[in-house]
Amino acid sequence: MRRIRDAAIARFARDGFGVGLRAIAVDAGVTAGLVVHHFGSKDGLRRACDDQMLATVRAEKTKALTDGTGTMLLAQMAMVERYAPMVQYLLRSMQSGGDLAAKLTEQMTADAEEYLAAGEAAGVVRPGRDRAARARYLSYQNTGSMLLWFTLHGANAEPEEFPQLFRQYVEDLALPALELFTEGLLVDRSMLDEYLMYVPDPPAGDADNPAR
Amino acid sequence: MRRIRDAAIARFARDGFGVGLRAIAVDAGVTAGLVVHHFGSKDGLRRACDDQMLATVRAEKTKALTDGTGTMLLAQMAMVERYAPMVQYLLRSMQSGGDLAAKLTEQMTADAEEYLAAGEAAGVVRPGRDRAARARYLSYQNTGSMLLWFTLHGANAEPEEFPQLFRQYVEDLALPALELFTEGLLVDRSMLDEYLMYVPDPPAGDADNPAR
DNA sequence: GGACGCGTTGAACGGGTGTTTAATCTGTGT
DNA sequence: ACACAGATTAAACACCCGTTCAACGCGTCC
Repeated sequence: MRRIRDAAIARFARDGFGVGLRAIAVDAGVTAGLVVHHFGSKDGLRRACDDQMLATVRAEKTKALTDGTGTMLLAQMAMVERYAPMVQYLLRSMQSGGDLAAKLTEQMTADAEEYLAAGEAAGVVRPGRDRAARARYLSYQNTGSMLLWFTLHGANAEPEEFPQLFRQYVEDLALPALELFTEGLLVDRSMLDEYLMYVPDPPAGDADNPAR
Repeated sequence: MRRIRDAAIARFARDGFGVGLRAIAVDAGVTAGLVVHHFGSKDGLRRACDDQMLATVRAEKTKALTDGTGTMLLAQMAMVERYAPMVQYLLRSMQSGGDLAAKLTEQMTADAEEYLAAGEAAGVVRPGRDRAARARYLSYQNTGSMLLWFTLHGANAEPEEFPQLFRQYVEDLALPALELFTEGLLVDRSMLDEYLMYVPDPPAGDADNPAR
């Protein structure tokens, strides 16, 4: 049963969730009928895989540094070749957009907000006008960028070259990201000030949209 | 023939590229056989749709302002309800990652670089150390963020509520983005300087990786 | 020792897919 | 009026899908 689930994770990661039950069954050395007998349906199997991945991520997160956007966490995990299939699975999940993807981005946003708060308290992060919005922005930008990269260049990659590709991705982005974070992009504040003139200060009392 | 192609674009946009030929045929008021007779295969139909979208985008781009990341262009197009299905189609394309998606991101990156150069020349954009890398970073971040948002919250939306959702997305991101662009995120330069100490200056003579 | 339960199989089912084929309809030129 | 070409259709084909079902092997317990 665990072997079936692990084979499913590997297959889903490699070929996406459209892959057939029989292919998974062959990988696990069993029959398609047995798979659905154990997991009820293909969706049940997917749910079991999702649960396992969520548990793994949660466990691994406590062991590793994270910048709240998930990039560092996933990057570190992808470096360790053992975890590469899991990272691929997570990106496939983002690609198809199910419950797991929603939970992950939600959690990344929450983590980002936490890290922003810690950074502000430590005096290394410049406080913003709406921390929640900023956290959402950062996690969406970073996760989405990773997702797009994966869809365009990583989805068809062989599992053994995946860590190398991921490393390249992170390295390519390091300089522009650091530059933007420390120096900004614009020379003067006119655009921001104009925006602030026309829009009421953002965190205006309404603190109700947990996950849009 | 044009009616078939337009129906296919609408269906693809609404339900993704996994939708059956027969559904498209019914929408167009014809038979599945006729579709493949005209376009050779489902893939041929998809290619015809992609070509049409690429032409439309190229045509529309000359008429509208763009920030080089595509966000503004797509946002404006989504506002005009007439174009909402096209925007959905483009996002579906990004989601599945074919030739069109690659071409679009490539073009967005090129546009971004152009706009960065213009901004630097006009004195509103702070020059960076590697303009190409910066352009790639910005276009991937913005496009990817949009893609993730669409996958999580917009893919199942009804076409008539899509423009409103898109508007909300853009508004939610405006403040954190402007803040980051004008003020940066970090208080001091230590992180950037440390990075620059360990990595040779990036545009070190090698100007050969057109689209990674 | 027989009955039960569980893991497991292979074949079948029903449905959906893209594509093919033969026939029909329709219009147009000669 | 006839023939030819293109549009169009309905049916069939071959395949893959997820799921169901009846049977079998095998250990355990009473």
